[in-house]
Amino acid sequence: MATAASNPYGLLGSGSLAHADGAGMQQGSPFRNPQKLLQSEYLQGVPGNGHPLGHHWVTSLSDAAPWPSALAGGPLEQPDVKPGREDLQLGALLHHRSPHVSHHSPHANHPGAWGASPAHGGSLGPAGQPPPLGVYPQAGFAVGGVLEHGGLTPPPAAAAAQQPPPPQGLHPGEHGELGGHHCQDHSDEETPTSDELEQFAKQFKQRRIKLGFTQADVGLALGTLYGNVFSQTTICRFEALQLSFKNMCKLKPLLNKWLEEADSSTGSPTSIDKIAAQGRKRKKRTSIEVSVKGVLETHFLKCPKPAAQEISSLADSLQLEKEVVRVWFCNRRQKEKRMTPPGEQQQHEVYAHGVKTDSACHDL
DNA sequence: ATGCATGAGAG
DNA sequence: TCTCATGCATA
Repeated sequence: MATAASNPYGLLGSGSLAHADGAGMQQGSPFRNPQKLLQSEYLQGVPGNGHPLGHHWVTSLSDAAPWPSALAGGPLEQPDVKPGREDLQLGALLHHRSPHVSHHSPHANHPGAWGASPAHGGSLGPAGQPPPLGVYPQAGFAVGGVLEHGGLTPPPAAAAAQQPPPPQGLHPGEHGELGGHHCQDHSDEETPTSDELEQFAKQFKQRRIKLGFTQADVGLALGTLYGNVFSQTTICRFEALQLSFKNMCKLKPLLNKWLEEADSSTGSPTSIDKIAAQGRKRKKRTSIEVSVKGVLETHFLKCPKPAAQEISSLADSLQLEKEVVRVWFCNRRQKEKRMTPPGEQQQHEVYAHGVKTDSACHDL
């Protein structure tokens, strides 16, 4: 049921078509320096996109074009230099190096969500590929001991302010000494800390660019390599630490492997399989006016979790569909949970968010 | 790079 | 319904 096959629509587009999209618009990014705030939630199943191949793509638009062509011939080429990609597009190395992913901590992972964390046990492998991602419990996350990685570093303030969330369930082997030390060590196996994630993300981005790959390339490569295709968006968010802590942990090993493959396979065979997109009937993106957004923001501050009825009236007064408003709040809440929080709290002390303000706000 | 959207899974 | 992971489409 979880599999992508029983939907009226073509089900999710596992295939992030590589046509015109991310092909070349992510180079000069003055990415902000995030502070690490973390959160940890329960593990969720892998995306329903199994193998990209074997789908019924209705749209025949962007098929075929292998990366090199697409990139080189594409309208928008990225200024970035692509060191002889023609012959090494890291495509699918049909041979994976390690048969095992080394990670999965010996100790149990605690839900550790500061909010809701219904340990959800459904890690489904819909497409039949065993998600290597088991559980990535956060070992010592966000210890106070911040670090300065060599160059770009988070504001000191942020540094100190990052270990608020889960003082609740502690891992067995650990106890909750967040300001002391953490027992995790290598950034490879075991659970990474927020710092490590941040650092890895930075490093990853650098290498990626160095190697001349776009975020979209990486996303596709992950699909060919490990079966999980990701979009440019996801890679981008990973690099920018705009994912939840848990999600970051999940993706890290994959990206790490890709990195290794990428710079070690400079000349290996490639068999690119393009994945086409299927016809999805996606709702046109509603563009919410700034003024309206302002109103929504205001409401969000008062009540991040409005009741259905409130949403209705709000939607009504704003002349928006209720669904749009509902989704807006959902997205807004999600944003609040990312490692790099939205808005000004970027470099503030931590904003208390471990406490759920789920009290219905009756104020309208 | 990000806003709005979809869908699975859990309540 | 919400959360969460994820992505199309867009700025």
